[in-house]
Amino acid sequence: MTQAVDGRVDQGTAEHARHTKHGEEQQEALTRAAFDLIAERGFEGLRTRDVAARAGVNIATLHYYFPSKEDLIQAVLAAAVARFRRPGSPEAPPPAPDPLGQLRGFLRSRERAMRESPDLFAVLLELSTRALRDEGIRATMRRTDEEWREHLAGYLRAGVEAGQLRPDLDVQAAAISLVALSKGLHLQMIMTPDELVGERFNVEIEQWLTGRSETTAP
Amino acid sequence: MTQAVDGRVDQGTAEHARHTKHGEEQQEALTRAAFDLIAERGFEGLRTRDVAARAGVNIATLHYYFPSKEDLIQAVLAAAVARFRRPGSPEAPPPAPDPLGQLRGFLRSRERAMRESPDLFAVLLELSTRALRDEGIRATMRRTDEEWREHLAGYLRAGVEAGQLRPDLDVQAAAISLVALSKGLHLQMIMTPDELVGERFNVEIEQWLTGRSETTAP
Amino acid sequence: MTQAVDGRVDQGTAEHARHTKHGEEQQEALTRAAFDLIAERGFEGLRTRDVAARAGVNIATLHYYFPSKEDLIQAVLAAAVARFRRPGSPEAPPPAPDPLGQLRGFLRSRERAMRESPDLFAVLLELSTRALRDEGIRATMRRTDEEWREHLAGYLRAGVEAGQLRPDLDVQAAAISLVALSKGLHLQMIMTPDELVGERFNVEIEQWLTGRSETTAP
Amino acid sequence: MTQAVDGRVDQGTAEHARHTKHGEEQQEALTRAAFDLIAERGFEGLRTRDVAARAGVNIATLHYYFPSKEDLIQAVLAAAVARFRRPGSPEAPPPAPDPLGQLRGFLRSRERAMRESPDLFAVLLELSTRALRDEGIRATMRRTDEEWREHLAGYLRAGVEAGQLRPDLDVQAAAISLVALSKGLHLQMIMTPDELVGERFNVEIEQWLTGRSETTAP
DNA sequence: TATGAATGAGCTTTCATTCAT
DNA sequence: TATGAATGAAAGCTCATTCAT
Repeated sequence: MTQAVDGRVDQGTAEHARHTKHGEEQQEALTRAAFDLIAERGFEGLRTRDVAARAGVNIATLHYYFPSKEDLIQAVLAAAVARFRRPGSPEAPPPAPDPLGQLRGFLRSRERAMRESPDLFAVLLELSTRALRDEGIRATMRRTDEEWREHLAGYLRAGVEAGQLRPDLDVQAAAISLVALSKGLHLQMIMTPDELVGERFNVEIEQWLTGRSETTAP
Repeated sequence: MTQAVDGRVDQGTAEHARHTKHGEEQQEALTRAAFDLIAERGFEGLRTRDVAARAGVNIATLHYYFPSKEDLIQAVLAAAVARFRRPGSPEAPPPAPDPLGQLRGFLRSRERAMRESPDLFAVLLELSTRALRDEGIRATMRRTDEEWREHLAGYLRAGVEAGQLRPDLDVQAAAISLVALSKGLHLQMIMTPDELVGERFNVEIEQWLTGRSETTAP
Repeated sequence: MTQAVDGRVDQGTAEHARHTKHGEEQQEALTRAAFDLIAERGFEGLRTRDVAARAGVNIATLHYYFPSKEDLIQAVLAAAVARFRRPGSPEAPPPAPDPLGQLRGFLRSRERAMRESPDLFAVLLELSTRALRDEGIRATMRRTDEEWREHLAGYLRAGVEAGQLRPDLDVQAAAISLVALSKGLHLQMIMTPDELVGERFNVEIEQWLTGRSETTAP
Repeated sequence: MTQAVDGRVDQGTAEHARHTKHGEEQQEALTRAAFDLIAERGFEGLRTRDVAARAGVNIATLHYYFPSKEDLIQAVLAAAVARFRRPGSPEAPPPAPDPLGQLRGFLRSRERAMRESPDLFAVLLELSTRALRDEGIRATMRRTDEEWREHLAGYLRAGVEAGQLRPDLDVQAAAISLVALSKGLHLQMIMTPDELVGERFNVEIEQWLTGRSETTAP
């Protein structure tokens, strides 16, 4: 498992054997196949043979690109967190003109992402569970969490400064809460996929953040 | 696997081969051993041989009580959700004199539970992940979710009626949000166990639910 | 396995633990259950647990009456060969007034038995196959073979003496051939159950034994 | 298991994983090892581990070539029936100048084959017994039976036309009888291997088929 | 760069048998 | 006489990994 001392995972996956264009494509195809199979069957049901078969290559070829199963999983981890980072991707938060609008868009976009990319969230949940026991995964995911938090904290701070949000808002606590809330909603969506409609939450969340009900706008 | 047609799992654990008091104890010992091993290594690393060894019995004895690994997992599921239901258990919601007090105690007690019983929450997270692909687990956990939600909704409704909470509070949305928030905090606690101190969240949550900041007394 | 030095199997099965009426009934029920299961699934699929279950007793009870699986099989062997010996049973050859009539009835009755008691013949085939490697079974079945041969040789000798059969008939060879023929027809009946109608064989066999075609009777 | 809809088994043995010459040899070595072990211990005593060990390969290698034990058994079945089909093999019917000579050679060659290749006949008996419960095996063996019958019927028809055999001979019935007789003699040979000397049968069979005793020349 | 073949170690499950009660 | 509980020893099968080509 290629893993640096600080717990950060080498984002480019295995450094060896990635010199030609074709090789890179093979690696991507394998990572995608692994991603899909984790989404379908979880880590519990992930078999390197199935990954190779889905990518259309021999099992030995998989091990040529990813010396061990762990290396393959690291590549999936990197691919999964990258999808959150890529601006403009369906999972990234949408642009908005003002802080409150950005916050309004936040949960809305998260809920849409959960519905449109259930595979990504399934894989992230699998990774979160594995993070319980894998320091490498934990470190990588922690960074993603922090980025989200900082992102939201930026909105929140701007909203407070612009007078759109409560002046006594604990920005850090609110940012953490919002990330937690969106994660928790995913877990609940697994159990009751039809029951959860996001709009009502947004009303309540705005009430909380602004200190006044939405309808009582000036 | 004893499972009714509506997908609900027989809450009383497997009925198979539990004729004597001794047999019941063995079954419990095996369930506990499986629980511990899931907490330690996840479903991915759960081996029936290890469960038997930890319970101090032969592997064939395990299969005498639990015909298949799945049956054992069902028993663990039942045992895990039961811990939330048993009143007075460290994981059950604490009693409180008034609605606001109960709500104040909610996240506080959840956070404490997460810190004091990390195993239970680890197992629940494993089960949640498995619920992605297992309708039986999904159904059982959905019921637990619903109980929590109804519980909280009761507090919230009482709080609104007593004038302790905002009159325009969307009780259902708030109940769902609180459950989601507590679940999401667990996921974040996995990544950053030391950073999350609950008290700040409680201040914000009360602000949200009451419509006024705690410190700003009239 | 209770087995005498000369290879003969103790016909009464295990001598121990058979003192009361009830005990004998249990033993018979278990033997019958084993017989039925061998007919259904063969020795390859015979499980003592299934035998006990079908007889409605605990597996430990089976071992009380039959200390080992081999002992149970010996009991089934004894029961199977007994059915051929019991006069008047559907598997025993029918009485007839004269030698030729007796011979005429022979294959006819064998064919009927194969159709009416497929289980018995299935078990006998299983036993024949096991006889390849089990001297005890071989010895017991050899005795049954010899009885049939002697039986038929008696008919044949009487037929020759009465002038009904060819005077130069090799009685021993004919007796052996008839037994072989009936066994071989069973094997063929397994493959093509509908194709084999016995009457045409009888015509040919009489031609052979009498030296003249049936239709050319004086 | 490669098996067509009509129940016939793919005669060319398992198609799975036989890409190189070496692979083909391994497959044959495994099939031979399985054949030998079935002859020695029967299906009841057939263990994949033992087959692999006898072929000198790892158990996983066996499963590389034969995904399941059933597939291996299918290969043994195909190999066994092939030995009767290969002209010139010790088990194939011998060539002869005239119909009567061919018939004379038939049982003689069968008896010799039974004595020289007891393993082959043991395996065929095991397969016949399994055919009781396995439609695939039944279908394959039925075809072998039919080939023998047609073979013999050809001889018989030619013999009748050449005036060597009785003109009123029921050719079909006689062909079936001869196959049955040879099968039955094998079963008897299991019980009494020394007693059965074939020549006497042949005298009787010629008497039957020709309508005159061999010694009684016109 | 890619693969067919091979394997050590291990997995869940089975089974005949035993024994205390 | 009968049984619930327990087990040693497999059995069929799987899986990540290796290696010669």
